[in-house]
Amino acid sequence: MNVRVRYGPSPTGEPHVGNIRTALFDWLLARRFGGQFIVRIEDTDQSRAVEGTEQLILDALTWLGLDWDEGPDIGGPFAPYRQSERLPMYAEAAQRLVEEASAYRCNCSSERLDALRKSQQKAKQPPGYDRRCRDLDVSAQEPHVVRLAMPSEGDTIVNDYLRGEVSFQNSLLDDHVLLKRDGFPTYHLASVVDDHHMQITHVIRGEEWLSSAPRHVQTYAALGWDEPAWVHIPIIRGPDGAKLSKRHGATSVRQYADEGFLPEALLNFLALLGWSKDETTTIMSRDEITEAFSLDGLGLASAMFDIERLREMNARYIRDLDPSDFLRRGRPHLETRVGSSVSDGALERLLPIAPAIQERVKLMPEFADYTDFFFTEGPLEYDNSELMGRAYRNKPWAALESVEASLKTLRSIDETEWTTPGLEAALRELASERGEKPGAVFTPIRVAATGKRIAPPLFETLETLGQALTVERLNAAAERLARPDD
RNA sequence: GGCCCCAUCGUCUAGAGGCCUAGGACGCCAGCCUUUCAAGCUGGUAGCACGGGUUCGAAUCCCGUUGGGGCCA
Repeated sequence: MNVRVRYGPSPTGEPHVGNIRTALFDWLLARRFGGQFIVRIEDTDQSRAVEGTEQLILDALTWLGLDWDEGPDIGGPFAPYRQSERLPMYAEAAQRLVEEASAYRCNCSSERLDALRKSQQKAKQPPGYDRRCRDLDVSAQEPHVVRLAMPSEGDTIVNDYLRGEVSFQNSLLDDHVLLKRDGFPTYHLASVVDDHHMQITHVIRGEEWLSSAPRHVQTYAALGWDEPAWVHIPIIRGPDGAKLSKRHGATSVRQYADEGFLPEALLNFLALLGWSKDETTTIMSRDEITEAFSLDGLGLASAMFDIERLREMNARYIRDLDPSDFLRRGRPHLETRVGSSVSDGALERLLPIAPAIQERVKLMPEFADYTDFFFTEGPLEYDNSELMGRAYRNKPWAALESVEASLKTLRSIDETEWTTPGLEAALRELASERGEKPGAVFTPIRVAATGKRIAPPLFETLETLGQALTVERLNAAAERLARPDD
């Protein structure tokens, strides 16, 4: 199967997840069938363009690992890949249509169009241009737009790849604008011209375009070109059921990256929104998805963006990360927290405890929560009540006694025994000697050593922390407990 | 409002007439494990929107209703 697909973002803002999911399906189809994935910047609406967004869009694709074969930055056989640089091609197509009487110039003022719309509204008529200029032969000299002369009777059939034939009554479709007054094309013209010239085989786009698809079909017909396959994929819905948009909060890809979602997790999640491989598989690498992907696996019902499911999938991906890879990815978050750079060597020391941390981190920034105390200099911040835990609640003297006993034990441990099993054996023995539940003894140690109630497993933590620092921090805790007014 | 699309557990979905007493995953609930928090394990909860057809047989096909969504305004 010959496949050439394009992703046509408008540089009007950061790409959001719904939008990028379309790019993903494009990319998957291209990669699955050895075709080309093309990025084409659709910047014909100058007023809405936002400086710098084009790069943001490319960055988002790169972050997700979606590489392109042709695009604005790398060019390609059908360059340029920015619509604003292809204006002559649209003008030429429009010109030809006018010459062939498939389109016509229209000089109706916006006032007239407004009045028309209002009267149609009042008369409960379907809104739309009344074709006044269709037989008027407006001069090319005066300001005008170019409209497509749509058939006024019969039906236009859109052959949608997923839905089959969808039919639209021509009487309900007005003569839409192809070329604006400023000579810029509308989406309707530009996408058709470009898709044709760039030899696009499959137009994959959101279902919101289905209603305007008959216009595109008619444009292809007027131009005498073969249509691509139309693939209208279901929209992604927000928690309220409506189409996902900025209103729903963090929807830009960048934001998900910043919040600590892994690109492979987001990719996996997005792929499963509207597509599935079989009845059981949910965790799939990019390669596995590519290998299994086909348009026939796409569903028709719109899916809700369930952030909880994404979070769970992200946690799963974090757990499955190679520990050293995990540390590497966590490092920037740790550095932000401690405010200084963390050396390779220092990071290396965390390797033994990394898997335990991976089990706990749901979003990458939490990495700092489980590691910052290894890098804190000076006293840790915590409340004495946390030190006492549930077992010694409101009993600082009892907590102090426990901490002192622990200190004695920890001090006495031989350097070679300062290992997870060695520490566990010693501290468990201490607890049983004192006739206490292990948790009662361990809690003050944990808080003293890490400054937190929630921390990685105790013995691994102490091993990583080292005997000297552990003892120092327990000493500090004992001192605090000795001063209950603290 | 008009046109168009869609409809299986709360969510993502499997299901292309008998394999379905509807499968999986997330969530949720309970239990186990347990040094906090997690993770893990076991069990459980929950769905074919409704009504008509077609058929020996329908989640699966057809029609209608309802609901949701999209586009245009």
